[in-house]
Amino acid sequence: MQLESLLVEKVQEAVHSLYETTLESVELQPTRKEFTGDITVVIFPMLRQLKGNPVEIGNAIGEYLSGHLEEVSGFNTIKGFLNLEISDAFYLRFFEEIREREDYGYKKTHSAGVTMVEYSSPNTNKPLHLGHIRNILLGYSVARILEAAGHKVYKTQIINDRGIHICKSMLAWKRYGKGETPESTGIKGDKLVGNYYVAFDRAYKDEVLDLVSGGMPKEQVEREAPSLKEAQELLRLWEAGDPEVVALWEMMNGWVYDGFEVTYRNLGVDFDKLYYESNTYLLGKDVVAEGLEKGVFYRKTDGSVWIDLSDEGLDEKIVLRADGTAVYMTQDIGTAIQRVRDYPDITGMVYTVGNEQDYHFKVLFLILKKLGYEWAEHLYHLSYGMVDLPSGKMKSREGTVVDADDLILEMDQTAAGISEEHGKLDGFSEAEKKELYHTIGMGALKYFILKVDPRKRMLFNPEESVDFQGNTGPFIQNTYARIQSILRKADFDFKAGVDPSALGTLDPREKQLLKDLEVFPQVVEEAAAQYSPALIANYTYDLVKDFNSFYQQITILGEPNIAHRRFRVQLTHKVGEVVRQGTALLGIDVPERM
RNA sequence: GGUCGCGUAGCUCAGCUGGAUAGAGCAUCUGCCUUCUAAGCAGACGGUCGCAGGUUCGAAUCCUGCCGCGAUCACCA
Repeated sequence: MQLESLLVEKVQEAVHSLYETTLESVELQPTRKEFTGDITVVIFPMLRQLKGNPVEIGNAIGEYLSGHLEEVSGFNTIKGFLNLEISDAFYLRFFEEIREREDYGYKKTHSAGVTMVEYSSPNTNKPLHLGHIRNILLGYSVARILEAAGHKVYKTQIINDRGIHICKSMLAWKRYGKGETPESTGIKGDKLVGNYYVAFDRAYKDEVLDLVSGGMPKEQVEREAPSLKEAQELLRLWEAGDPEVVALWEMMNGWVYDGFEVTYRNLGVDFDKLYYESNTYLLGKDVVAEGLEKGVFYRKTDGSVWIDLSDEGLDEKIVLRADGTAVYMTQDIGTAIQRVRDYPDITGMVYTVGNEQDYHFKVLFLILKKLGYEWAEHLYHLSYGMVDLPSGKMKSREGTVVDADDLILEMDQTAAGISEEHGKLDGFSEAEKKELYHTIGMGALKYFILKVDPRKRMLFNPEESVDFQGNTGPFIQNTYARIQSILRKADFDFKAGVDPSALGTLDPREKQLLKDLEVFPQVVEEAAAQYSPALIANYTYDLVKDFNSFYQQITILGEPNIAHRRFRVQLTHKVGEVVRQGTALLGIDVPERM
């Protein structure tokens, strides 16, 4: 911020003229609300270099600043804190500067780099659940935040469409399906395939029970149950390219994609490029060969290939099996490189994956660095904690997962119920109401999940659903709708400026809002640097809360002074814009009326 | 056992590179709707920031040790 650097410079100047030294650093912070002032200079750290009483030093510097800077209109020193009051003129000038910029806080240029953001990346044997929702919302939001901070962004996911899990569903469909399809049953494709997966699991467990009671050792049974053998045989046939198996696989995966697409659309997210494991699982082997030549990897006597990361405090890790087949790591190495081949402008990537894979990504990134790729310096694992239910962990085997579609529906219904109670939707058609309920329901869900630090495991209570009061998405949406309502009534020309001299002094609440607006670009930058939607969420909430306080206690339309009335309406307008942008960074829509 | 993460009000969560009396919301209580959206506002109540040391003028924040919870340490993905 310009003001900050100016203040630092002037503090140094003051210290130089008063004490004839240069400070190692000058610490500034926003003044707490309980004290008068806007920006605080912390005197304590100076005591190392300047001998004396902190209050006296503070006063001396304050005296100098208010004498030499028109921006500083007053000061007070409490203990070791020099509180500077910044003149209204400065804030008004700042406001004048940003007033007409609708994209204030956003960078348009792609100067910050080109980043591929991966999120969702589901298996194709089960529907999406609450854990995926956290992943999807985080990834999508971070993609938007990065864009706002000046990145060019490609959104992607890698779909795990191959492997034993989908073969299990295929087997169950062959056995019990009787030719059922999503069309014939009316069941969403991903749900249908998920049902067969469950059916397989049930049959498999029954077999295990039978055989164990027949006297076979449990471990052997679990490996050799007929159902499992048969599924493995399907996988073998698939890998061999058996036309019939491949056709079945394609058909069932197609059902799943159609189902996923519905869920993504309901969540309001999308992707620029899809990757499928069936295409990428063989990638990476040639890279391993290259790495072997370079000496990054080494071969063990059994023929398997490894990397030794003990220098980095990690273990050795296998990258290729003795039989030459790829492991998970091989594939991820290959996929990363493939992505840069597809999009040569990429300078970095973000992987949105649960924290149980922290170790995997640590290793992956190290390997890519050792292989010498430039973009490997800008890889980030957006790691997030599990979503817990009041009953404990979500376990798909125990049926305690919260299904994504069910949850979305439930949110919409809750929003509808509460909205009906408030009954302010005169003039809305049924279709408009339905859309609004969805906007509000998703606002509640998205905000609830994104306001929490990604690293932390979080608790989600579906019974209580999500609150609509206080620190919530609908609260923010409602404030935005109220702002629009005010503006509709106000009917001012926003382009017209305001003569500061006609305003008198700013009300403390007006000043607070101006301060909030002032830090918005910094918040966006920081959120991008930390890949943290939570930062944006909490900023937006604070802004909205400050606005509500302002709004409740100040008559905007009835203010007698025309200049002041116009200023307040303009301020309201700007706050509305920034709220809309803040929520947009979270993937949350805001309604004009609600 | 090794490694990583987390532990803040009854509950759910904020707390920026160390700074002033640790903040919101929910829940409980008190006020505020003839006026533009009360899904709101103002206030009360509620904390040994897991425990113990250390660094510092100053620690929820940094360091060490312990306790608790979780993840991970697969030729699974």
